[in-house]
Amino acid sequence: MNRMSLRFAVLATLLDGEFTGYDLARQFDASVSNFWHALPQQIYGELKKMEEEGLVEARTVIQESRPNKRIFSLTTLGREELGRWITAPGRPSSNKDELLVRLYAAGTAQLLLLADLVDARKKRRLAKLERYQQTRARVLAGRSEEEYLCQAPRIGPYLALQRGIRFEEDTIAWCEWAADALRIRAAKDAREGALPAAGA
Amino acid sequence: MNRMSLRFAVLATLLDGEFTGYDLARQFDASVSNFWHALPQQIYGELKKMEEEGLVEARTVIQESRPNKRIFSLTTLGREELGRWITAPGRPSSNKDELLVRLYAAGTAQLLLLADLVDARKKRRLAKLERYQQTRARVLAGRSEEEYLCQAPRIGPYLALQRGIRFEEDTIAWCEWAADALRIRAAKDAREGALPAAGA
DNA sequence: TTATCCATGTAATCGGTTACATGATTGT
DNA sequence: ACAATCATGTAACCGATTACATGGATAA
Repeated sequence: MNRMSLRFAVLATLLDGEFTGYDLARQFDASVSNFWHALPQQIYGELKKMEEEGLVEARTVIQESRPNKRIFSLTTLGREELGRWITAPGRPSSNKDELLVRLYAAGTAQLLLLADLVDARKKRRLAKLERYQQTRARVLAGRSEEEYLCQAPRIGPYLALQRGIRFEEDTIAWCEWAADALRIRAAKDAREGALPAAGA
Repeated sequence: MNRMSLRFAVLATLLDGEFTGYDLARQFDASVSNFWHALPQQIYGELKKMEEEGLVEARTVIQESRPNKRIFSLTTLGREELGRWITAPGRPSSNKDELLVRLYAAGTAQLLLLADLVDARKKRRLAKLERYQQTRARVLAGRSEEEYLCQAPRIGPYLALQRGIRFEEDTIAWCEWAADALRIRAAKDAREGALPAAGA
């Protein structure tokens, strides 16, 4: 059949507890933003489908000063479906990165602006890295990594988090290197005259 | 307006020369696979639209023992459009990684199978890394990185390539670490009995 | 007073994948 | 004999984003 990976990202998140559609979208940002993302609209739709298929179930919580909630949790069927998917064959994922397209196509005139875009990415990645490191400290709770990997009931979330941390670190290092290279080259081009064929 | 990034990935690739739709899809695999990918069908469609809008133009080459080709190249308008887009504001790209979802959701019973999936990723990444390193050696052509960054008419492709190399290296290192962790933990769980609550 | 948060959804559209179709040529 | 390569497309579908809609509660 098809991909439908959002479905399994939702089921995986529901391993950690009960959530409303609204909360799931925010939970994605908190714990799973490393490798998945979805808007509430999409999640509501997927939850509806999965409820019809019996993979999740909802209990309604009536609130006074707030809109009512529907809190979803996994059913046994949902757990089984997730378990089967985990080890099912999957095809390579393709990276798409708009900034690298821009970089690839950039000419002399745009080097400094590109350096700024690279800086902006670095800032965003730094913020993410800090959040991941806080999460790491929280889940380790004083234990060493080795201890944690022996004791924790599920080590997957930690392994995935570590992937995110490494990725952000590496991205930040590349950003610094690339921004430098862009500025050095832009300075050199400026020194030697704006027009390519107008040498001294 | 909209994203339409495929459009700009195509225009960026056409900076390097003329291509048929078929060749563009393969060129994506060769030089741009680091940060973009598309199937021929999609490229044909995009080329058609861009031709109508005057961003690219085609000359037809009649062949005997092969189907005829339409070879596309950039127009001045296409170059301008690309130039404008390069420094236009763009929003953060979201990573989606199915393998990490699987990992996140994995229970004790699946650890060894997950380790195999991680190994499989490592193999694929190693193959990509080797291809990128060959490309790197080819574009450097004996020069040092520093020399190249001063001399090359466009440094963007090298900066983007370097991002790919770092990414693959880092991914491979993580794969090795994660596969180890999975196998160590799986061995420990096996030693202490398959049933969680069946301790000695 | 304006904006943001909670909480839910519908509708339109777009971007990407899969399936289907053609047909000669070259390699295993 | 069979598969892959070259070369082009169409049609159906699915997944994801954007826009729109509601409406009270709290924070700036």
